[in-house]
Amino acid sequence: MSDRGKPDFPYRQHDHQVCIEECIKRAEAACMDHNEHFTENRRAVLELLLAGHRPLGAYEIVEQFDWKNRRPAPAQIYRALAFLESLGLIHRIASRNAYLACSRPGHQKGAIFLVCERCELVAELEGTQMLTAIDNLSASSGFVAHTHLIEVSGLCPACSDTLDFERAET
Amino acid sequence: MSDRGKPDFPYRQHDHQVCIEECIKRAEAACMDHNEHFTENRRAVLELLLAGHRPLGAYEIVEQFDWKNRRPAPAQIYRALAFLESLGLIHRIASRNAYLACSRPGHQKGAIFLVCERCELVAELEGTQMLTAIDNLSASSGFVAHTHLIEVSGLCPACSDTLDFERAET
DNA sequence: GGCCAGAATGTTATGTTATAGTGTTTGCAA
DNA sequence: TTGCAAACACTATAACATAACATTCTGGCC
Repeated sequence: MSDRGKPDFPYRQHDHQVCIEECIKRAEAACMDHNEHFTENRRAVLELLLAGHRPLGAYEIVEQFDWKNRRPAPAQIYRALAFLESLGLIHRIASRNAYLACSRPGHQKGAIFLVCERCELVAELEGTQMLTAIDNLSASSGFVAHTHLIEVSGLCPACSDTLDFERAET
Repeated sequence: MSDRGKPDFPYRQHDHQVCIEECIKRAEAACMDHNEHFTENRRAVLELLLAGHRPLGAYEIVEQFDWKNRRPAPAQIYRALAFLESLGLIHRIASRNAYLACSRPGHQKGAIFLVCERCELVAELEGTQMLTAIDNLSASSGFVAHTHLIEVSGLCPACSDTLDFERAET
């Protein structure tokens, strides 16, 4: 499979174990900074989200949750999600009603999400410039922007290649 | 109240009755173009959405629906919503799980939504340039973009003024 | 008119996502 | 050790969305 035109899609050639460990460390640090506890529940939810760069619905988390053989109620999960989101450790993917571990710890603001329609992988791009442009556009209408949501649906390089290949076969 | 810095926020000084009529006409034309029927149910749902530039949840529509004293089931409303959306006559506001009549008939692609957190008014801005920029950014990662979602939460000029005023008072 | 086919609607049930409310446990500090 | 606040457990329910199937309506054709 050729790599033409796909110079730097996130997660290619990355060591996911390292990626996970860094995110956990970052989470611990963030909790310290905010004088909050990185409890086992919160850790467990974050770890499930970190398993892949794929957003999970809250009820998927409930199902996969098996810490000490307990199956928590949804409310529990939502609390952990709200907490993690408030610290910028995870993001909500509104177009999917699902949650994603932040893969750019420390740059949680100003992200653009590329959501693959086929494999569900989500890449998080730096989008500060884009957000500034949007803020300017809003401001020119007198609108005071607080939060932004930018999600792009489409095909990631791998899936795009696969589909091209399948089409070529027929 | 001053108008400084709010030169052209959508809906200021617009004749909403005309606005509604144009949208309905546009809807009729769109149905003709696609060989579809602009049935009474579809019309009723669209009219409810057109009542204000404010997104309605599907169940709000159910509650407000009172055509011939009937109260339709949700499925009915969702069918009409899906139909209207397929023709670009309405938009889904993902961050609110709500639906909004398109206020730019004929330019239904490439919109940016400014959602007021206080009064819930939603303005729809032309964002084609922004989308092109986002497509380019995605493409540089090898991602093939299909659909976009850009929503900005904040305060519309009127609410921003009101809050400033309230703060000044205390 | 009478019939047919497809579109649209009516209806019931259920699936999915999210939060409210209340009481209990836990960790920590005075 | 007592008292407080944070986190957790649990129950219920709200809010959003779709599946599945029956019925009715509509327009075209004989």
